[in-house]
Amino acid sequence: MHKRYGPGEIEPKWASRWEADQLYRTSPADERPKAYILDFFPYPSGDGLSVGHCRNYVPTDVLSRYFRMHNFNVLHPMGWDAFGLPAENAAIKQRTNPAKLIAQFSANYKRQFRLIGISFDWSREINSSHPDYYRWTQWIFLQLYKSWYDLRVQAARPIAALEVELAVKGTAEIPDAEPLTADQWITSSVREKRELLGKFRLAYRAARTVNWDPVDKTVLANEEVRDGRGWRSGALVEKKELPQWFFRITAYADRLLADLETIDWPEHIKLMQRNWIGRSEGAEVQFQTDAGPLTIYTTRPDTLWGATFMVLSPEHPFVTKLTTPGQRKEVEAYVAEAKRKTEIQRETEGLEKTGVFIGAYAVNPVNDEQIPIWVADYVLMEYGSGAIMAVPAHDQRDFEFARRFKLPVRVVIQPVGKDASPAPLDAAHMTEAWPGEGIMVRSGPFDGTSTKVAVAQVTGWLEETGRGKRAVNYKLRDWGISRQRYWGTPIPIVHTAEGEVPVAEEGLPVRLPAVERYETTDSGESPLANIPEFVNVSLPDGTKGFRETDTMGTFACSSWYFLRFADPLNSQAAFDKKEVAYWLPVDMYVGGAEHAVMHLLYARFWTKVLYDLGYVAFVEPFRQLRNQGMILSPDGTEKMSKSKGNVITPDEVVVDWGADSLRAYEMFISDFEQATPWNTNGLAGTHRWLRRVWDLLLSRGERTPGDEKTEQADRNLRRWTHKTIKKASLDIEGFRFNTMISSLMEFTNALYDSQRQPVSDAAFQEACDVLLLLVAPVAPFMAEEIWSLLERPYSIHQQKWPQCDESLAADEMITLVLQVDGKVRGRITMPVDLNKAQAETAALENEAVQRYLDGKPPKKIVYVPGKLVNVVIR
RNA sequence: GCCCGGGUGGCGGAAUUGGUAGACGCAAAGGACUUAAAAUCCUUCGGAGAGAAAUCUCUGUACCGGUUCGAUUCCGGUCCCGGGCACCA
Repeated sequence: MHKRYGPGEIEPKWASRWEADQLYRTSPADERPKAYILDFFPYPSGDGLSVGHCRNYVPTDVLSRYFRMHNFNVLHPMGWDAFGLPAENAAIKQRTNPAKLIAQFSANYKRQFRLIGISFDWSREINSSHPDYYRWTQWIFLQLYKSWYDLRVQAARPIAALEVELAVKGTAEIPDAEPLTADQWITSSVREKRELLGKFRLAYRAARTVNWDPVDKTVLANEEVRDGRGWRSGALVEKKELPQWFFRITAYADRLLADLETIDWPEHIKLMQRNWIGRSEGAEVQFQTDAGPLTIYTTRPDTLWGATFMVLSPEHPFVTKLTTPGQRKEVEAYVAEAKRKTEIQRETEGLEKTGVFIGAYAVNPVNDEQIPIWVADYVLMEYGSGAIMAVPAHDQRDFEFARRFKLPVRVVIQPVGKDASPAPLDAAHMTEAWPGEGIMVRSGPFDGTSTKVAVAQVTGWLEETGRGKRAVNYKLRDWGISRQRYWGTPIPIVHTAEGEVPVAEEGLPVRLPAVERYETTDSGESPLANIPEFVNVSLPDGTKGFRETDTMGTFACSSWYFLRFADPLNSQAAFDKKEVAYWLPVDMYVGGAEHAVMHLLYARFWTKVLYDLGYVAFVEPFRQLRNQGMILSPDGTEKMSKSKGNVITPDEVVVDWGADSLRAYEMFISDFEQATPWNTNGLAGTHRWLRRVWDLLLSRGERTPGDEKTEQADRNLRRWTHKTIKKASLDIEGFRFNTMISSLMEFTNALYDSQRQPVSDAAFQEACDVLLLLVAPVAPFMAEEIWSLLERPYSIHQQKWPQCDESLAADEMITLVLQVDGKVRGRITMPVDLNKAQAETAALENEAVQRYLDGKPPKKIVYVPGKLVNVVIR
């Protein structure tokens, strides 16, 4: 009798052996096809991994093992997104250094990964808080700093090329640039030149109203603010005016949008990115005022005739310019109040519209009508031009405002045609009782059939007559990266009397100094500002300066780590171009949907910049993306979280059931992308299955062998075998891990059945070998142990994945379903190659079908080849 | 409010182009083995009804309606759950 399945004994043994042999070490670029399978860069925390985290690590590991068995060169690495607030805050609390905590936390993660048999190549481990890594994060920052986006070629170019052009032609040929002649450029001071170039650089510093997190005492990117709260601290975000570093991601808005079409990502993630980028097409139109032309942006130029007032955002420069003396007091009070309000206050006040008339008027360019100008906080300075024409009949917000302040409402009838009538949306508005009323019919030239046509026609007319021009707007804002914290990548910039100067590439890394205290000052300065040795520097030419003391947010680190994995030990460059050309793009990228608009957008942006600058040859970093569903608490009502005390760790599951059972259960629990509750009972099922596989494979020879008369049974078993190979392969590649496990379970059951009805040794041995190889990626420890007990040459994880022989997998017989009026009335077994006539005859001859026919001829017979016959009587 | 997902037995979930609903597993019940228990193995397992029985009938995929020979799948409407966005002109 063979020994009993004991995961506790075999798992640590093989983990050590694999580690000692470096079994999963990845080779450098070679002739083989490659597969780069990557999990999202984790943030190591003191809590360690939960069974929820394992939901993505197990399937990517199975996929990696599967590709290795197909002789792919597989890159499956792991590293630590180590900078950032959690470690820093924990370090402040524990009065220790965050680097020490990261070392401790990541060691624990590594132990857990080893425990559950994840086949990472640890020789490529990277740590984003190590100078060997952040040196290159700083290097990429400098590449952005030294580049600008040339709209004429739709690509980033060296800033040096811009300097040459400015000296020759000024900004004459540069789209959307402020006018500047070559002479003006040449005669500018060094400082002025630097400031001017800052308006072009892809990395630039600018004073902005920023999201200030009063708990973490740092600035947050828009993407890091959820419901007006910091995404980590949960604190209400305040507005603050500070000079900040930004990356000009908005320059890439169009490409970020367009290239979504080329990648295999979940549709909802692409949609979230599209919405976040928020491209809209419309027109800019000028309204005359006493302070000059006031530009507004609208997506509905066809409703210009319905504008009854204008609204400026409180920050708009025209507010001070145009406000009449009589209104000044009221307007100033309103603007001051608006400035003070935080996002969340505005939200809690509801969407009740507020605003003040500024006493001035603007002239509508389409009909020369004078309409009043108001200031209101529902118009945002950051979007469009910060000013709108209000068309209450065709815009819900304008309508609410008009009602509140008793302003006139005027409907624009859709283009005049045979049936002039308001569009459906407008009809709904018209049922309201109007405070003012009027219908203005657009005339003559704008006849058409739809809003869409009218918009296009009116826009064309505005351009021809010089009243306005076509314009595109985005919701996307530039990416703010400044953090007033210690634990991040230092920004490699020195401030001098003559403006900012980048640190020379040879001078990298700018190292984080050792500090004792990590608290930030309430004034918003980084603790680095308190370290004179760090702050005060002399440049090579002797100039004195101060280092930039803000550090980069961690999304900078994670925007290029997938490139570093291709060549993680390189000390001469961020990465070797050849290695990156071989390994990238990532073939399969797996992680949570919460990064849909943060990391996943930033990483795409950096990749495009590096492409423009010639460092990489691809424009999208992640060819395929999959999001795992969340593992919920056992009762299915809440997420697993430390604060709720419902976290289940892989450690406790491994003690009870073994790592292989955990792995199989993680795969089996439900569809990969679906959220599902954890059920500890379910582990009994996968554990029982693995034990059945163990017993089956190790008790070979304890069965009754077949003889020559077992041909049919052999064929049936071989069909099972080859169908299972096919199904398991397709399921793994299609991320259907749950049905992959169930088909292996079915195959196991079939093998037990065939132990009872004799089959030949050859067919049985083949089936057993196939089962073992198919199980290997799922249960690597058990498979290796069985392989070794069967005295096969180490290691099973270097064997070839079995091949499906289609001719053996093909069915001989099929079940033909017999329906009468669409209801199943019988099933018969027929040869697989039956034709329509044979199927119909068989159906009509069937006893059950005849009972329903009752001697009458059928009205119609539907035959679905190889599946069913439906006899229609009604 | 708008935009995405999702709703299938007691539970987790299958059903790959409109074609056998409930694969696989858990739990439960009954039985075998055992001094006993555990483990293991066998059987049953959506609901209702008929039959001595093999079996048969009706019904059933959140709800209402439609298209179709045939709908978990497609269309229209409603409800519930989860996620995202939220004055973006």
